[in-house]
Amino acid sequence: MLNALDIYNSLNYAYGPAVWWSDNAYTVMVEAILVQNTSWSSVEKVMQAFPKELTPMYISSLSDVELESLIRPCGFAKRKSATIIRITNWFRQFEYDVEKIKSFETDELRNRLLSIKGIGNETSDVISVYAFHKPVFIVDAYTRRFLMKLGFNFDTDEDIKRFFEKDFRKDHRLFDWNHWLILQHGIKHCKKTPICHDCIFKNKCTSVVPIME
DNA sequence: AGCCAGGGTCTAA
DNA sequence: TTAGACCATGGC
Repeated sequence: MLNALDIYNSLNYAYGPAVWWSDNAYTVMVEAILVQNTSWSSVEKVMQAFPKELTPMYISSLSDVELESLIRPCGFAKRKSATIIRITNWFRQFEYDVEKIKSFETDELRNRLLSIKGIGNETSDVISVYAFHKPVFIVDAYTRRFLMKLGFNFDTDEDIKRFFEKDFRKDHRLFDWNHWLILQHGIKHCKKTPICHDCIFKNKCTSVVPIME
């Protein structure tokens, strides 16, 4: 059976090098919320309607209705706008100082993010990695499907996280890249279809049978 | 036409 | 504590 580093190396060889998300922590936070159960193309459309350099001050200057209207293409506009406002207020508690937030321990930051309504497991982890450079493995729908197709049978997302975090050195870039690589692979090969098109894991990938979610 | 998209909350048992 | 309904919009 493949181990975590085998998987990473295979993906990196096939799809690397990974692309950095954004070096603007606030942009990452907003996009992480917008992309919930939504395609990236919709997120890009919304981001283009925002100023090039997105700031908490700009978002705060909008009325609820204006923000909802701007993000409508991403769906769930009422909830997502409320969540964006909540995380903006949360960010203001730290004077918009990324370094202050980075100084939290990984679990502490995770709990603080999860306490914001509208931020769940995945969004919390995405923000931890891409905005605040914490070494956290991100589990999303693609990751679950991908691992299932490779023949793994994890009970919980926590088991998946442990599987990778055990073998990865605590460098946020590894987690960042790995997540991006799995996504690239997933877009090509691990959609919700029973058929797996010829992929780099050929003989290890068992996904010619229907996928149980 | 109908399914799917890098989810999260709430509720019922 | 876990499964399922529900949420909105756009793309194919």
